[in-house]
Amino acid sequence: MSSEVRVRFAPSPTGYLHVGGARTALFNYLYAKNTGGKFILRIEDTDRARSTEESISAIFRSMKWLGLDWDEGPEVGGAYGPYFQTQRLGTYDEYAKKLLESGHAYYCFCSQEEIDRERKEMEDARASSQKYSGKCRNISLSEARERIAKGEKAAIRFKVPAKEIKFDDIVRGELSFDGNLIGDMVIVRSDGIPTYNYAVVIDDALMNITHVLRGDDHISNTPKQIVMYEALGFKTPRFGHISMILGPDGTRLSKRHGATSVEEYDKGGILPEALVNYLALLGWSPEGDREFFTKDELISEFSLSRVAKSPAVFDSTKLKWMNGSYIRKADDLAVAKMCAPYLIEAGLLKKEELESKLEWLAKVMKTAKTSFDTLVDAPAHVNLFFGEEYEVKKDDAEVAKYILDKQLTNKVIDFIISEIETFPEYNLAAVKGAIKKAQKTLGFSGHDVFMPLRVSLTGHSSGPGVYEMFDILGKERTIARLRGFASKYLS
RNA sequence: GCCCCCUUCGUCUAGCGGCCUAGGACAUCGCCCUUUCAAGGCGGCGGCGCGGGUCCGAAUCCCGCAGGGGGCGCCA
Repeated sequence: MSSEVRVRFAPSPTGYLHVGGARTALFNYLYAKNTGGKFILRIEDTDRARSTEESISAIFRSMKWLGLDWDEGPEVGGAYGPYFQTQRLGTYDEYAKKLLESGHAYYCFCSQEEIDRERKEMEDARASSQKYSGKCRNISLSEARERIAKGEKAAIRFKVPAKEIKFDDIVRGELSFDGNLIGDMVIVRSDGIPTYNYAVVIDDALMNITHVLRGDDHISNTPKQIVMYEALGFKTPRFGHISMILGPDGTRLSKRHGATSVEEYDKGGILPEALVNYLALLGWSPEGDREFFTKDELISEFSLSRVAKSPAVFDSTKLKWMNGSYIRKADDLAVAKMCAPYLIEAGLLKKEELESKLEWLAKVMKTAKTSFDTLVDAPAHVNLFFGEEYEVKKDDAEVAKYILDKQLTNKVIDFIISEIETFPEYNLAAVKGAIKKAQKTLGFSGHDVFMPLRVSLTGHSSGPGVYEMFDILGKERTIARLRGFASKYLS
């Protein structure tokens, strides 16, 4: 028996991978890798009505995108499979039988309607606890079997012992619950499908899971699970409950707060490295003030003792900032490559010409990458480098306002153009020189001329440096654009 | 209604009895750099939920209260 750490992430495929789930998966992953243990993926698909194939593949996709590769689980296999709960039904039956025979569980013949009515009554009566009454507890196993043989439907309930249930939570310390307040829970539905609380115990035990790290919405499930481990004679794992991720209004993060799925962040131009880095810092903190970590650094720095107890609000502004920082730090060619799909989609670039233009694109990114934080924003910030002619990308009242404000006229543009042409060589100095002279003679600064130009070209008052744009564009195209601009707005 | 968890700047957090006049980051504001815009550099604003204890000494320990969150399913 080795002391190897074995942790798992066990999503139910009823939707996409949520950032909250992603963080739970990440913490499990980091802990496993930090300790040299195994990270296991298991799919909890016992809710047949809501589980879908599409969700399963979306979860796999997101996990891989984030770089959270699992050591055991679907696709990769392992010694403790299968890793889909619906493929383990026989095992659950087997242990349910044991529980029934050892008297830890019993058949329950209450109908859904009866239970609903009971619950309603307890609510009305303001009962201290709204647990199941235990009505079927005393039906003997043999009697129950007879009734089932006659065609009656029955669920199986676990008999929760009336005692104090304690455990030492890795992140919260000693926690205790009163078994008297926990109703006997259904472990196998009348259709034979096990419920979550039961299936997890069987799977975690049989898969030799040593540490269960999950969201703190599971805290109150833990005592229920512990009594089952005990009844079954399994060794209980250590539990660690990570706090929730909240929306800006302080309630549990959900769709109405905006993007919550990992996939949406991928589509929104967030880099997986940035998301992982950001998520790691949500509820965990390293020693010292450092904030940027590669995955390997996270692995070596990670420690459960530095996981926070309190919930955290998901701050998409900080995520974006961090993402922008990753973009700025990446080398120009890498940025060109990661932006390429977005540029193609925006129609700025053709797929076929990417290869030949990559180097040029890197040059564009050198100047442009400081102005956008997400990849989807890239096209809007570099569109002014594309196309031969002057082309208004966004007709904006702002442009006219700038022109009016500065009393910009054709004369100024003509002056600048002729200055550029008189320079023996076209380069950045030529453009700067022309502007300088325009300011001296006509009183127009770079800001006066370039702000309306920039806005007309990009629709933004912020963006890549216009001087640098001219540098990349070359003389002919620079002049063409200045002329185009003048004829559109200054005639 | 009952049970459980949580509580440091607007947000993420450091802090584990004296190093705290509470540190860092995002956001925000100002300045610098730049004859543009970003980025970058520097600086400002801003916080220990409240009330009792314990102690020479409390953000740190204990007890109440308040607020927030989660759970009480034949959902996971």
